[in-house]
Amino acid sequence: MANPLLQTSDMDLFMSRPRNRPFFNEGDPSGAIYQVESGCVRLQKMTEGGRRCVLSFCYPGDVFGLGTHGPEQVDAEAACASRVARLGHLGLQRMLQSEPTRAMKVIDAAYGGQEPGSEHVVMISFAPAEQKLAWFLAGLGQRLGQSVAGELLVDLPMMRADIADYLGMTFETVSREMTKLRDLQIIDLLGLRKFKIQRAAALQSLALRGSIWPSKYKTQRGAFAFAPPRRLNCAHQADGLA
Amino acid sequence: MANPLLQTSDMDLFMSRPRNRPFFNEGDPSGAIYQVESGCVRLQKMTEGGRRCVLSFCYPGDVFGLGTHGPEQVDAEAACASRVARLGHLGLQRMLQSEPTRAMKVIDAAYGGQEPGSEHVVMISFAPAEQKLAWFLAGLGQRLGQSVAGELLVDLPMMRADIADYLGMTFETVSREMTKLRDLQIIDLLGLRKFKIQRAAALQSLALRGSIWPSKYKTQRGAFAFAPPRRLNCAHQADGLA
DNA sequence: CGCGCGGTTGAGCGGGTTCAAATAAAGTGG
DNA sequence: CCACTTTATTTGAACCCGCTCAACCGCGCG
Repeated sequence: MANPLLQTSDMDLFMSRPRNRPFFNEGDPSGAIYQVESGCVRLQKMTEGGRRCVLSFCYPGDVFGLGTHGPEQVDAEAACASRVARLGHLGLQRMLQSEPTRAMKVIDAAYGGQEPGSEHVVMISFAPAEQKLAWFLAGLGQRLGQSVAGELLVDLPMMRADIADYLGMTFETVSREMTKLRDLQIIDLLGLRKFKIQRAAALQSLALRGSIWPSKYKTQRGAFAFAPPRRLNCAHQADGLA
Repeated sequence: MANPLLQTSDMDLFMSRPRNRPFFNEGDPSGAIYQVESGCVRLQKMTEGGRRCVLSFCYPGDVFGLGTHGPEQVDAEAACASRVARLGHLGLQRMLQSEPTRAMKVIDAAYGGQEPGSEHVVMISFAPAEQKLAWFLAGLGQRLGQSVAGELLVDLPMMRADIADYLGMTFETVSREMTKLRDLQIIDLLGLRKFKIQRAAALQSLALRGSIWPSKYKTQRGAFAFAPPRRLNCAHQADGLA
């Protein structure tokens, strides 16, 4: 992390967890903000039926935690051995008074880390498995990849089941799609927790457009019959105060 | 809306739109906060392929808009003829200075309205169609329903395709599942834009647990082998400052 | 009326799931 | 380091839910 939002000196407390152990659980009293120092934190919810849904992964430098009072809304668990720094809400209030601008940025980031992103929702709603995985791996590459001889080397901090629960599919399908991408020589698997992006452009293309959606799909079903004109200037359309 | 967060006197501007017309689009410059006065606003994103993904619906009293600078992240369109009130970011800054507590609540609410909820993500990831729709209709009932003779009468402000794009399914499936719920006498369809919840408990049960997930599913796949102990007090686990 | 649009219903297909088994990797205790 | 256990991953086969495609209904409207 080049320039983390929060400095060591800001923080109240540091916590380490081995894989699959919680930093906090849904329902815990809280109001603190956390920043990942190393590893990977999994924000998740459990369903009534006991299924797990991963809302987001937080990597070094990422901030999570609601930053408001009230109980936590999600579980935060280590996806691999991880360490986070914690800023309690007293410390946050102190920062809000002394450095309101930075404090707002922190709260902004904490919201962003906590809530599921709209990109994520789009992918899990509609994309076929191949595209979901391509999107996920491409994102990992951008976030965590290290350029080595023109290729992108990525450490995979989480297991297949974590990816599956993030993308709304089974770990078997994750596995199958990964080998499929390997067979296409788009990625190369280097052990279980490491991979190499061999053809980033191809991966990105799969992530954005997919290879499966038929072209007719795009026009027939995607485009809505009533396409509203874009760029309306709302000020000109106002109908005055009530 | 019993006690809306924002009063008429707070707002800068009022806007009305017929069905399917935008209040703003992704990429528009902004920084304003909006509150729905009547109708229903659809927050959505379009994919590269032209598919639409509805992130949330905002009903009267709901607040949306990022409340920060930078371009809008989503489209906001009227799901039916709708009217919203707008608070520009100059007005918001004024409120931040004069009533910081209320202003923070407004920003909170705007985030909540804008970002996809974690419940939503859980449902579209894993739930079967029947459960998705039961969850959606039950939520509508709670939010918009009017008690009439022990039953809950609900006006459906959006069309089938909107629901489909919100739940990650096709409108045909939405239609099929609605008639299925009618055949089960859980709901009654009163024209296209109105329905009645006849057996709220049954609907809620479908929404929470579904009727399809087999029970073995819950133990075999849902529960993870390594169940982390809950309610760890993180303060006791701290490993000190670095 | 003819047309467009929203909604319903039916038939058939296929991608992703479930179930099952084999293999690889990672601990664990000696 | 090995033997042994446990966990994680891969792979195969069969099934099924939701999707695609298509026809039809009903309503509103020029």
